[in-house]
Amino acid sequence: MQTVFDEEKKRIRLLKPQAFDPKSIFDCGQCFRFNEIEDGSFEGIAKGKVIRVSKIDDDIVIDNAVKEDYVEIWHEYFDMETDYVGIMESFSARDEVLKSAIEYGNGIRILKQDKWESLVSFIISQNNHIPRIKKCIENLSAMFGCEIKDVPVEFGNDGRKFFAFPSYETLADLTEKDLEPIKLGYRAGYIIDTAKAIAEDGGESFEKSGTLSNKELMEYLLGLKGVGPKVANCIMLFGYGRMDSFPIDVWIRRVMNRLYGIGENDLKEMNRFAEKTFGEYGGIAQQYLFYYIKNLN
DNA sequence: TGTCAGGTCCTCA
DNA sequence: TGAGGACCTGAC
Repeated sequence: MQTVFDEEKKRIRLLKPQAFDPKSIFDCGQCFRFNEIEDGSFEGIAKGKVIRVSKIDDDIVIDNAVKEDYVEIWHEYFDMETDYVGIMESFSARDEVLKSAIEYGNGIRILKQDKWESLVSFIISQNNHIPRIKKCIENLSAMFGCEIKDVPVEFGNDGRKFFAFPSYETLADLTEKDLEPIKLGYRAGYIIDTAKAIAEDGGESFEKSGTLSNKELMEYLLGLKGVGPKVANCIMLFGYGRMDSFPIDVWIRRVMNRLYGIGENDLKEMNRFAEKTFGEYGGIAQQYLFYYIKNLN
């Protein structure tokens, strides 16, 4: 794939990348800070930067980004080194359900997101609606994150400003009362507790957690307040890039039950089935199945 | 007004 | 060890 950089316009053009569809990527529920705008592009914040991602013909255009950003951030963020076409072909060859899901959601990629932001975002996501999750994260950033100034005037033409996600140091100094205006409900306590636990040793354990084995990392995350198996799997997949993680939420339960005939409460069998059928890329399969069943309803 | 939403925590048997 | 209720909030 060729990449063209226009440093003056701060525009990057990926020429005909395979398996890259912004709508599938940003609408499949893996990230909460990108929103579709009138022309079908997606505008959002990641890694402290504001970008706009558009599909023009078969190319992908990233606005407000220069070559240095692409090399240091966006190439990894959009997981450009993974062979999604090969993985999809392999999935389609061995599983008919997944084949249909892939045909439906062609172009999903697993975003390599910040692990702290993923941790808090998925704590907020529990027992919650996506629009409300987005609102909570937006409000949390607006109240306690730094404003991002380097944004073109045509961005946020609804008048909104852009804020980076607040650090754990910042949130560790807050109380539940400070978070009341954000309406996080009982999740506010989880977030404060988790931020304090991470900040306790200056963030050292958390920063090193990326080197842990899957089993160790799961245990570490489950030790944080407000993190159960589903949230831990989401964080491992989206924040740590552990592609074999397979988060089982109510939608995946429905898929497993309706399309694979597994008992809706038989989580053990679902995990066993996912490991056997989807293997090292279980997380990618999960995203296709999630997007498929959610839009099938 | 009641139910539900991409769960987790806590209690109790 | 696992089942079941409580939990914030807001859209429908």
